[in-house]
Amino acid sequence: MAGSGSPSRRSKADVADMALKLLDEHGLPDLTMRNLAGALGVQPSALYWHFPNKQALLAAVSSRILAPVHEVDITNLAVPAAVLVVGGRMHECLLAYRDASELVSSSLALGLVESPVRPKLLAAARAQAVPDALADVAAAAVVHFVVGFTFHEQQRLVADALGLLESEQAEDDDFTSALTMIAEGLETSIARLAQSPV
Amino acid sequence: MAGSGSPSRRSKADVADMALKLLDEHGLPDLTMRNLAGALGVQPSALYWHFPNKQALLAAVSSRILAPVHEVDITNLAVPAAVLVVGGRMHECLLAYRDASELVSSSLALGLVESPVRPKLLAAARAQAVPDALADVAAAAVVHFVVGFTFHEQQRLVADALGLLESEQAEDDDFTSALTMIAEGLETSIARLAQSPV
DNA sequence: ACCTGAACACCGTTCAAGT
DNA sequence: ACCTGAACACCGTTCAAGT
Repeated sequence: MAGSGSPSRRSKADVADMALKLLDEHGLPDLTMRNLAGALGVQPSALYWHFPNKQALLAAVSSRILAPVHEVDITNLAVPAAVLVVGGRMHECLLAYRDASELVSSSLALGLVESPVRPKLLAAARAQAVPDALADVAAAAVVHFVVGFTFHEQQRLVADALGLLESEQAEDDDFTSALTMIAEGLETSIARLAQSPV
Repeated sequence: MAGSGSPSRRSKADVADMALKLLDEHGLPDLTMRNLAGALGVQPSALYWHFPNKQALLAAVSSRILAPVHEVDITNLAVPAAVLVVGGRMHECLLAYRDASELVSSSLALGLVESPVRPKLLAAARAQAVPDALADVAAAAVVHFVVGFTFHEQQRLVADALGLLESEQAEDDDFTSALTMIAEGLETSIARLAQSPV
C-alpha cells in the first residue's frame, strides 16, 4: 500500500540498472524500450529524457557489465601472463549476464564503449619496457577472441536450454587453450624483439 | 516493355542473391523482408514460401559470403601457415560485402552456418600428424578473431564515411600482426608437443 | 526536471485464398 | 508450386503538453 504513492522519479542510473536486470532475466530480444518503460512504471517516451536513443542506453549497460575488468591489477605481471588474466576476467564478466557478449560486441564495434583490455595491457607493457604497438595488437586479438568466443558460448547455452544440442563439455578448456595460444604468440614476438630491438 | 509480362517466379537462389545485393548496397539495417520483397517485385509474405524465417534467409546469405574460403588449398602447408592463409582469405571474404562480418557473426553464433575454417585446418593438421584437438582450438581462435576484428573494422568504415573519425591507417597491418601472433602461439604448442608427445 | 499521451513510420510473421 | 491481401502483434522515436 505504502511506498508507491510518491512520484518517485528515476535517475539515469536507475534506468541502466533496470535494463541490466531485464537483459539478464529475459534476454536481449526482450530488452525493448517499451518493456523497460513498463518495468519502471513509466511511458516509453520518458526514457528519452535520460538517454538520447537506445544505443546509448545499451552502451551504458555494456559499461556496467565490463566494469569489473578495470579492477584487476596486472602491472607486476609479464605481458603474456597479463593477457591470460585480463582475458579471463573479461570472459567471466561476459558470462555473468545473459546475452552480455552480444550486447558488448555491438557497443564495442560501434565505438560507444571502450575496451577495458587495451589500457590494462598498455600499462603492463610499459612497466616491462614492451612497445605500445605490441600491446595494442595483443589487446585487439584478446578482445575480439574473448567477445567472439563468449558470444558463441552463450548462444550454445540457449540452444542447450531448448534441448537442441547434446552438451559437448570442455567448453571452458577450449577457451583457456585458445587464449593461451594468443599469449604464447605474444611471448614469441617479445622474445624476437629482445634479440633484434628497434 | 518486353520481359516483365511473364509471371517470372523466383527461386530460392534468386531471393538469396537479391538479399546479398541489398546487403551490400544498403547495409544490414535496410535488409528487411519488406525491402527485399519490394526489390523482387513481390509481396513480403511470398518470401516465406522460400525460407521459413528471416534467420534462415540470412544464413543462406552468410554461406554465399563465406563460399570462397572453401576453395583455398592448404593441405600441403604447415598448420601455422595454414592459419595465416585461411584466416586471411576469410578476412577478404568478409570485407567484400558491406556489413558482412556482423551478418556472418550472428549466423555462426546461432549455429545456422558452419565455420569454413575448422574443416580446412583439420585437413592440414591431419596431413602433418598434428592432433585434431589442437586444430580445433586454433580454428576457434582464428574464426572468432577474424570475425570480431573485421566487424570492428567495418563499423569504423561507416564511422569514417560519416566523417566522425580521422582515419588512422595501418588497420590491415594490425590484422596481420594479430593473426600472426595466433599462428606463432600454435607453433609453440606444436613444438612442445613434439618434445613430449601424447 | 521529469513525465504523459498520442501519433508516425516502420518491423517479422501468419494464413486463408487465389492461379 | 508460387504468390496475393489483409491482418496481428509488435518496434524505436518525436513532440507538444502537463506538473
